[in-house]
Amino acid sequence: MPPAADAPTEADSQAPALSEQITRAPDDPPFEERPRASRGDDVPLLGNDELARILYEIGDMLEIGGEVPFKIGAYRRAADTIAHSPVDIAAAYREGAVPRLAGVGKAIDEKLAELADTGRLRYYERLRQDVPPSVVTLLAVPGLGPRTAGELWRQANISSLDELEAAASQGLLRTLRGMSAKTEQRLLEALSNLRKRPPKRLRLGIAADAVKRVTRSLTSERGVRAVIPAGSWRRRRETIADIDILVESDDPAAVIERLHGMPWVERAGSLGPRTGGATRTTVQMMHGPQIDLMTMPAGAAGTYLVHFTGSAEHNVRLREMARDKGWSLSEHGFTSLTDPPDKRTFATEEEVYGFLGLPFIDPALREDRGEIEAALAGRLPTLVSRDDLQGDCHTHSDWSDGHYTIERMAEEARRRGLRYQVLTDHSGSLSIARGLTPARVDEQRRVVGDLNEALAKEGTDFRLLHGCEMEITPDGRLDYDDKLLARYDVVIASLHVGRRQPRAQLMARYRVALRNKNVDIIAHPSGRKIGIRDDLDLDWDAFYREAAETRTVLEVNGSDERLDLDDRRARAALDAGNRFTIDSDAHYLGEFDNLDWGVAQARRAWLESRNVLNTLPLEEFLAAVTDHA
DNA sequence: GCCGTTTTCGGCCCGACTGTTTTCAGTCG
Repeated sequence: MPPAADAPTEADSQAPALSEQITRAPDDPPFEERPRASRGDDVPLLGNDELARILYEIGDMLEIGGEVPFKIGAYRRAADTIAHSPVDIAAAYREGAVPRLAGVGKAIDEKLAELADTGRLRYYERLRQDVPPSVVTLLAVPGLGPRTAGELWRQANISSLDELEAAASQGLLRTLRGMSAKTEQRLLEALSNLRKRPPKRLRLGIAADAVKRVTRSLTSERGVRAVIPAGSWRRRRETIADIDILVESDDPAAVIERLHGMPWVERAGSLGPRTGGATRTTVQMMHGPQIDLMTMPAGAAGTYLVHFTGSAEHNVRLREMARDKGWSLSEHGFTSLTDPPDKRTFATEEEVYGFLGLPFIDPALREDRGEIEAALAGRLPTLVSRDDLQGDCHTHSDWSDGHYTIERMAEEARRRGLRYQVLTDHSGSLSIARGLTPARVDEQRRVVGDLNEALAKEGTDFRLLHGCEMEITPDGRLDYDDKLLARYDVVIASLHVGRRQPRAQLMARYRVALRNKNVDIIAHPSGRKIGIRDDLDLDWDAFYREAAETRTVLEVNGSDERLDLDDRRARAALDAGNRFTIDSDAHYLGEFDNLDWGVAQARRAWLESRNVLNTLPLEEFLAAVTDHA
């Protein structure tokens, strides 16, 4: 979310709370009064995603229509703000309590009000009459941008992917200005790729494998001084589109040639300019993602790293700061705006940030969500790290739907340096996951007890805790009675069935768990699986509030297909005063890796170790996690 | 279209690569 201009300045807390960044300052005059409509009450409320999509589409249509770039950019900036806002924007408009939204001025404000009140936007509908929506779909073709889409539509009346394909294969496009037979071929290829392989984002675990392979291959090459994965992978976004690799080398052309020759390369992209030395290239990995490789001159890596790590929004802020100081910033370095221009390059990112008057900002924070303001105020968080974790509070065994014995999982947890592990097999009603009956629970407790005894005899201080992942049933009950629940060391509650219930019902179910004194942690609160299952429809603010009030801990589930809470929600929950655990939800030995992904999302949410209970030593952890109303 | 105590008007982030333009526009990240 783009930050507000009036970030707090008192050095009383680590970071400006998200709510502070978006709340209109008291002396900031409201936009002129607009009628607040009860007429809106029977109109379905548009979500932030829908509002943002409409604004993005307005941007696309304006661009196809040849509108001035800054107007187009204004709609997209406003769309970004809304897409990233933790506040339910349409609801806020209806209630007349509109937060300050960066990039939303008078004109877009009025359009948002109309959308909130009526669910429609006349301006948008007019535009759609001028520019058919199907023309916008042409933009999905890689290499085909808005200008060309507009020309195709105006000159050749092409307004859909099918029409584009037909025209290109009949050789009709080459008659248009700026088009050739080669362009037609390129478009046909792009269309075919688009149909074959819709752009798919990688889960972190899969991206990690690809990163490892590329890095290992290139590191051993001659003349390579460093190989550094950058881009959204380095920021550990929850999914990765393609993998950006930076290589520090004195001989970029040789590096590129070597990459093209790797056995795992399915298709090599551009070879760079025909004259002069190529500095970057793209390859398609066999059964894997696209790799974008950029080379950088030795000793000047700082600005390259910053530039190619991003995010784009963060970089924009840095370049604006540079310009305010009289410098232009690009990947190559700083160029002064004086005549003659002066040039500065730096070996490290620390020096680049330092030149702008900023402390080093961790890649996990580089999203323009207040990190620049926090850095300027000296209030960047000290982010939690994997080494801080002493325990894992969510793991399974073959007693329910895990795939390894209790003993084997515990051994693996210990091998990975954990001091304690909570075994949390599923409760009875989740029969698909072979949930435990009360009798089996007692039996399992004895097994855990025996194992701990054996570990103590060996003199190890690792401890296995007995817990369960307790199902919150569709009719709002907990699987086990309080007497049984009270005997567990730790109880985590979650919800796997009846996911489509209306919001009020889902909230009521969660409330049962939050208000039960035996429930310590809510596991994967949103219930999503990335790209597979949508989020539960919850009143999130109320959820965070009640969890904070009852001191029920919220999980950051590290499974790379869950990452739940996600970074934004965990940040909002942090601002609401919540406490967290970061867990693997391991069903296999290898899934203890999930702790890495969980920590990564927690860092993106600005969490510090003091916010995460399983960074505490065992006794303190147990005292803290069970300390609730 | 948005924004601002060095501006209510005049700015708005930057460069590589591609294709076909013989000097640059479009696309992408």
